[in-house]
Amino acid sequence: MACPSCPLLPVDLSCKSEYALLALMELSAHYNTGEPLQIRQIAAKQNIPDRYLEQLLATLRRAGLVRSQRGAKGGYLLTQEPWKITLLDIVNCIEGIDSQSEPESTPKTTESLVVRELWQEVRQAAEALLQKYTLQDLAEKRDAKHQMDIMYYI
Amino acid sequence: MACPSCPLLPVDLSCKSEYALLALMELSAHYNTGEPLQIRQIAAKQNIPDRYLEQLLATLRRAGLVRSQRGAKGGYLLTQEPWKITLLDIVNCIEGIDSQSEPESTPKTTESLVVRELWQEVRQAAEALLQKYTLQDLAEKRDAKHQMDIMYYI
DNA sequence: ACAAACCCCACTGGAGAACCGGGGTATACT
DNA sequence: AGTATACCCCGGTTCTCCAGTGGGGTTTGT
Repeated sequence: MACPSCPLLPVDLSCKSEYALLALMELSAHYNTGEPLQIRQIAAKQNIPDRYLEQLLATLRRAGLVRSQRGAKGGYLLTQEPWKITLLDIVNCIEGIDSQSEPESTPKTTESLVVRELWQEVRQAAEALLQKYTLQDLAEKRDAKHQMDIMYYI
Repeated sequence: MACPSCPLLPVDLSCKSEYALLALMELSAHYNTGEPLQIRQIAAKQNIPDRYLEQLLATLRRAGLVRSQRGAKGGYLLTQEPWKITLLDIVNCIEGIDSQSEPESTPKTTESLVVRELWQEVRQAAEALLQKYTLQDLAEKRDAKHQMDIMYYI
């Protein structure tokens, strides 16, 4: 029968997406310098396996979220300002938004349609949240956390 | 390194969950009769592979959402009224809410904590929706759809 | 007794996640 | 020009889970 609904809802926010977000947060932090950041540096700071991160950055590059500079002194840069990149952009890109809604030969029951609509509603609620936040917002939350740490230290 | 975040967010509403919801909708429809429904009948109506459905119903039984009657004239029944069973109950049960929040040796960066909190927020938004709806609500939506079909037919 | 139903265990095939490794290519610096 | 530094691409590996199948055992109504 082949899973009838899977293509519709890949709403699993996995390790891959987390790595991507962490990497892009690093790039955000360096955005104003205009200098590229290397995979190694990002991987080291966020302790991500570098060879794996390479693949994720390649995906982000193909989607146009980052651009790369080859050769010595190369690395990665954001293509847009941090407040223009939503988390939904990132997750959709990395989680591979295939969304092939084929009619599918199986004759849908009324019940399955009802369930699908419910599924859609849930997914949209999640996506709405992800679309509200940008890399900038994440950076601000991080800074707030850092301030908290300093307060505790004193 | 082993995926650090995966255990925390299995928010993928897969085929399994859909099958479970469809089966429970059938049981809801028969709830007032007090008679058990057989796997075969449910599977036929919702065209679900029956041997697979068996496993899902076993999981639901172990979680106490349905009870089973063995032997001839046996089958499955809901243990509670349809309006007392939320969709979150079902999805959590079927999607295996392991949620082992292990401290994990990897020293978390501030950034990863920020991302985790964001993840939590998204998951809670989804769960809030699923908790709002009960099997009763799904049944009502289905009935509304049936009414629509009749209207179109005329 | 017998058949109808559930019960349990195990297995397969495929997909995807999370990696690792090797060799190629562009670029900066000397 | 040459070399080290980075990205680039392609492949393989291990693991887990999903979706589905199969076989044999147990309970129960007639």
